[in-house]
Order: sequence, then C-alpha cells, then structure tokens
Amino acid sequence: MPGPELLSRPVLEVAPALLGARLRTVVDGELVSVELTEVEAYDGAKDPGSHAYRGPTPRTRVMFGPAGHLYVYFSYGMHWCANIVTGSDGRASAVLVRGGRVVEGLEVARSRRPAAKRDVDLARGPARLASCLGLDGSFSGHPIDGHTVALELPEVPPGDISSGPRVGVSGAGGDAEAHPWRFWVTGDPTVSTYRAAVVRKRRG
DNA sequence: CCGGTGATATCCT
DNA sequence: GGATATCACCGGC
Repeated sequence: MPGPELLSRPVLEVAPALLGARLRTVVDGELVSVELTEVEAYDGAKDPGSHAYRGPTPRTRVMFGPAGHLYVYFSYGMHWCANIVTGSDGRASAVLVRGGRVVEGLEVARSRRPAAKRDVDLARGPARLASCLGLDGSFSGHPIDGHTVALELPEVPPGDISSGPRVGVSGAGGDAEAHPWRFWVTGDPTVSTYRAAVVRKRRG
C-alpha cells in the first residue's frame, strides 16, 4: 500500500507513479489483482474535463474528500469506470484507471468478462478493468483499505512510460488540452486502443 | 463505423 | 415535475 504521502501528491505526479501498481479487490469472496498499464489524471479545480469541475454534487462528492478512496461512475448506460481519488483534501483530483493486466484471479476475471477473446483484453479499457475487479457504483466512496480494495506500488517501476492527450474528453479546451494527462506503459498490449471522437447524430 | 443503454446535471415550465 | 443534452465505453459488424 502506498502511504498517504504518495496519493496526496499533485495528481500529475501520482498518475504516472501508479503505472505498474497493482489494484486488487476481494469482491464476493473472489480476489482479482490488476497491474495498471494506463491511467489518466483529472484535476477538478481547473479541469473542464473532470466530473468535479462544476463543484461537488452527490455523485462527485467523494472526489472532494481525502485521497485514497474510489470514485466509480456509470457511463453510456452500461459501463462502470473507476478512479482513485488523489491530492490534498478538497482538491477533487482523481486518476482514472484505463488499462491493466490481470495478475491474480485470472479465472475469476475471465468469468466476469466472457466477451474477452484474449487475456490481454480482460482489463484493456476502463470499463473492462472495473468489470474484472467486480467494481460498480456501490464502491464509489469506498476507501482503499488494503483489504477489500488494495493498492500496491511496484518494486520495480516500468521503465518506459509514454504520455499524451486524454481519450474522448470533450470540452476540455485551453490549458487542459495543452498538457498530456494520459500515461501508459510504452508498447504494452493491455493499453486501450485510442478511438477518435465520433460525431454523433442528434436523436430525432 | 454504429447502436445500446441509463444516470446526471441543467435547462424549462 | 418534466425535457433534453451529455457522457472519461464496449461489442459487433
């Protein structure tokens, strides 16, 4: 477990430091551990791409609290995605976990992700990763307690880290787009594939 | 490329 | 209260 000293650092320091870390859950008595290969930083204070940008709401309240908790949100009608709350209390920053490799509980992860054809696809993408770990909305606000939810830093951090713009974040103009806030392990097959934004038709 | 799907925030009476 | 726009996605074609 990282002490509070790491997660309380500014999110742009925390995010790349989480590459190679293991996020582990015990849900329904089943242990699954994922080694993180891709993350994105969100900084609520001045980040238009963050859910926390417009201030606390019932959904985003946890991000305004202390570091070391999960923020899990529901998206596109069917997916859960998990963030690790970071930064000093009140800062409302978080790291979205976007991709990883299942390193423990492979059979459980496979059973939770029957659509995955290959093991590298099990946790490649934020919703897939959350699904592997059995995370849903009931875990939003849950502390990283070292038991039900645990986070372990790598003994040897990954050597080659890439960075770039965040995926699919709209409305994040200006300063937010000027800095690469996405970090991944260079060349790793469990990093999600970038999809260019699709212009969606209006419903009618 | 496209559709499916539902919670949320923010507008409007 | 209702309507609407938005959404950090996945899977299948």
